[in-house]
Amino acid sequence: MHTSPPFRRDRARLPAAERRRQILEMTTKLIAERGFWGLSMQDVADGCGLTVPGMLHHVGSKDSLLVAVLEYRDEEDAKSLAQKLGMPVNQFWAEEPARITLPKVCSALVARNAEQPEIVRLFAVLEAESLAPGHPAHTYFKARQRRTLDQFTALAGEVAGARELAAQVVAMMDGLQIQWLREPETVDLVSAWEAAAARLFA
Amino acid sequence: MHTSPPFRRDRARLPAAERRRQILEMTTKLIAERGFWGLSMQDVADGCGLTVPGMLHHVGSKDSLLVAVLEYRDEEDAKSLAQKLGMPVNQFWAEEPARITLPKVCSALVARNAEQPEIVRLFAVLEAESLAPGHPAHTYFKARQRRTLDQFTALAGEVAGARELAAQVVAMMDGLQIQWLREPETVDLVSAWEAAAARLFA
DNA sequence: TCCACTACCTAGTACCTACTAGGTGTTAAC
DNA sequence: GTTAACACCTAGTAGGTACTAGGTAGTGGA
Repeated sequence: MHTSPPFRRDRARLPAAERRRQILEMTTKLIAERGFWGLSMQDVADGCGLTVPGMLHHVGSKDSLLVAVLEYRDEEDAKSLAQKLGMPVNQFWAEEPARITLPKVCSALVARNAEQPEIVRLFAVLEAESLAPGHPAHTYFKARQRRTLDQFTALAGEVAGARELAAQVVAMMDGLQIQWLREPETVDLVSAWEAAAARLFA
Repeated sequence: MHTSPPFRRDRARLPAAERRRQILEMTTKLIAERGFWGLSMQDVADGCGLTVPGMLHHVGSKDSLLVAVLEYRDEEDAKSLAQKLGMPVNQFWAEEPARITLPKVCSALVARNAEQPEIVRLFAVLEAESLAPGHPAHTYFKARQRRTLDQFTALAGEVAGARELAAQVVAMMDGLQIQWLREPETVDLVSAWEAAAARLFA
């Protein structure tokens, strides 16, 4: 008997770019829930209405999928941040001092993050997971931390202890985000940050 | 010809308490590397020189193993902290105001944490992973965050904005710990904290 | 010395894991 | 209309997952 439907004609056949984007969005959501170690290709494929090999056709492997997600997020975030600050991408880090200040960048960043808890969670989970040397995003996050600290230090200006301040600012943002994600009804990220900024930049 | 050695006589046969302790230590280490979702009972068993069922005999299931690890760590840490502050366990949170201050408790906590990067990483990873509602430690960490905030708020004294300060202190500690774990050679946790404390408690 | 207890075992279940090989049918350029 | 590229498929591999049922041998007390 075994009436096997050999092909599913009802499936939407998307152009590669679009399908890839869908896969990246889906993966973002799933990693935010389960981390990279808990991510299953099956779940990603199901979420996109594909089979696993059908999806692997677009991303190659689990590791390269992770890298793709991180790059994709960085691009999106850079775009959004540049727009929020009203300047072209990849220019505001290199501005002459005081044209744009650390507090302003932080406010823009926090405002952006407050809009996308899913993505903040993705980074929170991966940031912790990737502390282990064997993690596929280990070097990515190490580089990212360095870059962020450098950029923030530059923005802090010529003050003594600029790097120290930068580190504290980064730490505070990360920490408050965790508290916010754990109790979104109780904690308001933006106002929690404003209060913290007032103390940090006093 | 299938010469099955029916039993391994060379294995150390440990008393339950001791074996359980060994399992908890091993699990701590593995979760710190891979998270709970990435933890495999096989690896835990291997690390203890047991078979998987042999180990399940002591802990029941994966979920209950996680709970056991968290409870075990909390106990150990409470003991150590009490000792560092020179008072019996579970008393310093209930002290009359000003007998013991928030900065002092923080310094003791940071000093303790600086000694055990593995455990700090365990908590960092689980703290992020457990943000997802389905995670077996989700409610545990929610309760823990509340408890910590309450305790810190009480320690902060009668100041206006005590809770705000408490939240910022917790956030800063968490954030600095991540930076430290990512670059242990570059970042010194204790001095990074002292610098941050100077600004926070100014 | 016997016996209950206990620490740990083997064997097996039912299922999930990422990934590959080698297709099939659809689409778009020529 | 033909053909090449493309999106996606089925089937299979080799291995891992947590967990259970039902044992066996070492151990401490009577």
